[in-house]
Amino acid sequence: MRASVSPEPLPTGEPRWLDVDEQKAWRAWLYSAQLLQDRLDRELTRRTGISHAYYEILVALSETPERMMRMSELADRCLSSRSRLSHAVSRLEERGWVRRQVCEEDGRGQLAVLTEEGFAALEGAAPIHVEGVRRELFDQLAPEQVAAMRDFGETLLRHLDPSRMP
Amino acid sequence: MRASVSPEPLPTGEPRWLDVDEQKAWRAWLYSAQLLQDRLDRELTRRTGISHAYYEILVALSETPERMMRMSELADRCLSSRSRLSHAVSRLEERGWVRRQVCEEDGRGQLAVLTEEGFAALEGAAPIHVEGVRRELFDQLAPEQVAAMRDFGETLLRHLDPSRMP
DNA sequence: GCGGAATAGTCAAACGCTCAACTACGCTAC
DNA sequence: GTAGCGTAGTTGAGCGTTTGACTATTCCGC
Repeated sequence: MRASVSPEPLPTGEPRWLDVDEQKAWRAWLYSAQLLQDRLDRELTRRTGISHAYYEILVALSETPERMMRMSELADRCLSSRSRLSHAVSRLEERGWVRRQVCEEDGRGQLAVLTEEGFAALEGAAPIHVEGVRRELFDQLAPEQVAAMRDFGETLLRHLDPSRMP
Repeated sequence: MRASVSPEPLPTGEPRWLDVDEQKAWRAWLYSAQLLQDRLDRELTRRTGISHAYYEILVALSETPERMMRMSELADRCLSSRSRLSHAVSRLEERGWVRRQVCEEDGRGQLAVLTEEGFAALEGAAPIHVEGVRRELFDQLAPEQVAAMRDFGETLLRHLDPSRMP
């Protein structure tokens, strides 16, 4: 548990409880999301030694022209706190997949740079990951469901983090 | 990282890479799912001191006639490993919200029992949680999107864990 | 230029989860 | 009745994440 109880008042008025259909929709979505992420993460970790969180870091770096990115930008891109990313990059550094480099333009900044070994590790993991996503997700859905999934995700993203949506 | 690399061969043949639309659908869903769960969990934890994982345990117990459940059943219900649940119940016990009780019918078994204090804690947290789910999720979606979300969740659930779907 | 606020990143301690080993009990067959 | 196996649950070590404090650098107004 991460925090003590705040003194904020409860919401005023009667809570807007979920009705039976809303309950079912919420639970189906929540459980399927957790199961899917868990299954993909476990398969990737087991077969490649790279957790999904670390995979995302490697992908983000690889998609950049110079295969390097500022720590903060990388943290945002990976939905990670700065502290978490800092720890993660330290561990990736130990594996020789990433190295740190001071930022020229800003003396406070650090660049995380993907090494050749890191890129090779990513190349090895990518087929495993994409096959998992296909098998567990896309192969299970009709095209309309894929469209609905995207619409759902983008709608939510516009609300939760507009900066991430063009 | 949780495991060493297995000797399994890579998938045979060219990986079925995602096309641009599939990429967008996948990323939109993944990021929105992570942001939503993270935001709800943080708000709940900050304002009530109960993480979403612990909240689920309390809910599961409260929905049972006697407010008690076998450890394994509770673990399944909460998508938790037995070890994780055992640790969690120990911490909930320290707070006085749950107590353990040996199972009459099966001497190996333990029952997790929700205490009055635990029930009260849940009653305090539930309005916070439901307001969060409304505000961040249902208020953002049109009725068709809610229907699609449910359809999506149930379709995936049938694949990932059929036993959870009637 | 200079002092104060803001930003970038790191670090240590506390906490929760995973993994694998372990205890204890039940079930079945002999 | 007891050996062997399967099931229920717990435990401890190791790892990753969170939190908050900390250092270093830059930005801004004067």
